[in-house]
Amino acid sequence: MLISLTEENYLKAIYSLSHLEADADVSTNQISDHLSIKAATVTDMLKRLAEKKLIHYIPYQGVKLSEKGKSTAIKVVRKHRLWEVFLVDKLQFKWDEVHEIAEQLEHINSDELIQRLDKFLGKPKFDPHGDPIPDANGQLNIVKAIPLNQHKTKGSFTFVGVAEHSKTFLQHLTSIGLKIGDAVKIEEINEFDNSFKVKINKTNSQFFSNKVASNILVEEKK
Amino acid sequence: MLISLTEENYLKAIYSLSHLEADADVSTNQISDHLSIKAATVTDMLKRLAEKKLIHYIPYQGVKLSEKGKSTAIKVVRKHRLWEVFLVDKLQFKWDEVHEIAEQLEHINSDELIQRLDKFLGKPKFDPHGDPIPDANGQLNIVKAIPLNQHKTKGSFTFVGVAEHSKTFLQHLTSIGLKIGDAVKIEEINEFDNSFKVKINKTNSQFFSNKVASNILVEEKK
DNA sequence: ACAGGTTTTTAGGTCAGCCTAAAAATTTGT
DNA sequence: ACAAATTTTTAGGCTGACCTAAAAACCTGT
Repeated sequence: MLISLTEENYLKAIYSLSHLEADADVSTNQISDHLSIKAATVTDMLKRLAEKKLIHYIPYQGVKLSEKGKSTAIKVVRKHRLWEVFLVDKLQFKWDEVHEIAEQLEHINSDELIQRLDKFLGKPKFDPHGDPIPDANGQLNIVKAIPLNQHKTKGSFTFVGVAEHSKTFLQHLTSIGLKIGDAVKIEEINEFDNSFKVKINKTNSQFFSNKVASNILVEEKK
Repeated sequence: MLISLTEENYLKAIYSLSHLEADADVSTNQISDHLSIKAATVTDMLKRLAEKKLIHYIPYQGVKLSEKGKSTAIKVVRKHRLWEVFLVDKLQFKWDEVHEIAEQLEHINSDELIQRLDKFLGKPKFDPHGDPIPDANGQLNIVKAIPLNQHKTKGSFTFVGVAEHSKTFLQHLTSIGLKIGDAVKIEEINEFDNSFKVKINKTNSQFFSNKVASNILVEEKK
C-alpha cells in the first residue's frame, strides 16, 4: 500500500502530538493547528487514514495511530533526523538551517538508501538538536533529559537537547555559545521570575529566562 | 513562481527529447510516450506550461522550451546527476541502482543544498554514467563522444559514457567488466552483422553486437 | 438540565493532474 | 487531390487535497 507525502505528514503530526501528553488521543483541532490546515480538511483526511488502517478514529473523540501508522511515522522521523545529521556533519550546515530541507528529504522513498545513509553517517544515535534517531526497527533510545527550568536547586548538568526547534531559538543558543554536550552549571535561581544564572563550560556566564530554560534539556552530569 | 514536481518532470522530458534531433520541436505524442501519460493530459499540461511562459507552444505544431523553461530543466538535470554521484561515490551504490532514487532527489528544492553538495562531491564534471553535469550557471561540458558502432575502422578509444541507461544494459556492461575510463580497442569489425571484436584494457577480449556497440560512447584515445 | 460556547463533521466548491471518448486538424499514400 | 490514417485537441469525468459555510455533537457553568 502506498502512502502519499501528505498522508505521511499527517501521520508524523499525530505521532508528535500524541507525545505531548502521555497516550492521550489527538484531536482534530490539534492537527489542524499543527499543520495549518483547516479542521474540515483534517476530518476528511482522518477518514481516509482510518480506511487505510493507519489510525484508529472515532468521530468527535479523536485519533490514535495504529501499529502500521506508528511504524510509518517513526520511519519518517528516522529519515528526517538522519538527513539532518548528513546536512550538518557532511555539508556543514548550521543546526538552525536544516529543518526545512530535511522536511523535504524525509519523504524520499528507498529503504536501501536509508540503510546506506545510516551506515555512511556512522549509525548516529542523535540528530544535531539532540533528538534520538529511531533505529531500523523503530526503536528509540530512551532519553531522560529534563528541561533546565525544572531543576530547583544548584547543580551541574550536561546540555543534551532542545525542546524548541525554531530558527530564532537555535540562533539564540548559538550566539550565547551553547552547544550540545556542553557543561551547564546552575549558579543561581532567581525566585522572583525563575530565571537562571548559569555557567557554561566553567568559563561562560549567562542568564537564562525561564522560557529559555524551559527549552534547554539537560541530564545530570555523570 | 513555483513549479510543481509534475511540471518539472514535463520540462525535463521536453529538454531531453529536444536533444534527440537538433532543435526540432517536441511533439505531444513524444512527451506522452516518454512519460507514459495520455496525450490528452499532455495537451492540458502544455497549455499550463505555456501560460507560465516556460515553453513556446503552438497547437498541432509542437513545443520548445523558453529560456526560463530551459534553465529550470537544466537545474533538475544538474541535481539528478549530482545526487547520482553522491549515491555511487559516497553510498557505494552500483551505477545501475541509482536512477530511481535520483528521480526523487532531483526535486528537492534548495539552492544552498545543491551548492554544498556539489562542493562536498568535489565539483564533479560527469555522473557515474559519463553524462556531463551542468555547472551552477547551467553550462554543460561539450562532450564529443561517439557511439562505438559509428567507427568503421580499427583503433584505440576510451569508454566515456553510455547512450542507454537501463538496468539490464548497465548490468551487462558490468558483467563484461567494462567501466567508464577503460581502454577499448577495436580489433575486428564483422561486416556481415556489424558486430565488434574488442579488447578492453589490453587483456579482456569481448564481442559486442551492433546494438550494444551503439550504446557505448567512446572518445579517440589521447 | 439546559443555554451558550466550542469542537467537529457534513455539504458543497475549487484546482491540479490524471483518464476515456469523440471531434478536429494534419499528414500520408496513391 | 483527396480518402484514410495518424496526431492532437476538446469535452467531460474522476480523485486527492485543499477551502468556506452551516449543521451537528459535545462540553460547561449555573
